[in-house]
Amino acid sequence: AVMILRSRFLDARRKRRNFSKQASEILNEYFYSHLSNPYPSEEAKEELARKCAITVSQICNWFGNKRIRYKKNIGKAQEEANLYAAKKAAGASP
Amino acid sequence: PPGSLGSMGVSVPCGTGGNPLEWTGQVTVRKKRKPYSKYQTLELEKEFLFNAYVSKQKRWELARNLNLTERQVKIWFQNRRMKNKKNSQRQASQQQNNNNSNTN
DNA sequence: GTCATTTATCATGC
DNA sequence: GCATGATAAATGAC
Repeated sequence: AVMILRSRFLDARRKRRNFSKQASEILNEYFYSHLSNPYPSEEAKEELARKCAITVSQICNWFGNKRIRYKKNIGKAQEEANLYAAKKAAGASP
Repeated sequence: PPGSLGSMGVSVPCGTGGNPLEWTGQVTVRKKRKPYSKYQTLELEKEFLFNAYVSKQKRWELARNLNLTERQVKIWFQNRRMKNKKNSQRQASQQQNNNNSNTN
């Protein structure tokens, strides 16, 4: 009579929702503009959480998944990196 | 046993400098994550209900009965306590939201 | 001991 | 059918 089938309710994986387009944009911009050290501080996490309208834990999940999945795709296409690198350059030098 | 907890502050493993993409390097060879069986998890959860902190004696028994190492049992309880804390904080936040929406 | 992580796995969205 | 967010083992810093 323990953990009574947690596989049914009480598991956030069951009710997973994709983040909004704006949130993903903000997170990716931060990630690729801090590619040399994509480990946001606690303060940065809270600000990102506020701007993306999600929790700090979700910020941690996103960066954790992003780092490992970026690492696994090094050497492959990775056009997403070029996309945000170009976007950053466009904003910096008009 | 968890009584003393002053100002926290734990840094990240491998806080390397500004070298480009140095963080992508593997730090250590780590054992592959292997999910525990339903029975193993259930027995660990039952013991966790009694006490979140397991004694050395109990840890040894659990390790032997569940065919796990004492290190695995120790780490399981550590992770389980973190999960508990996270859930408590989540519920506290939701309660706060309910109170705010009622008064406003 | 806590706790931010890494990694594989899970469950879902589409 | 993979992309994606959340969780479960495992490590390391302190």
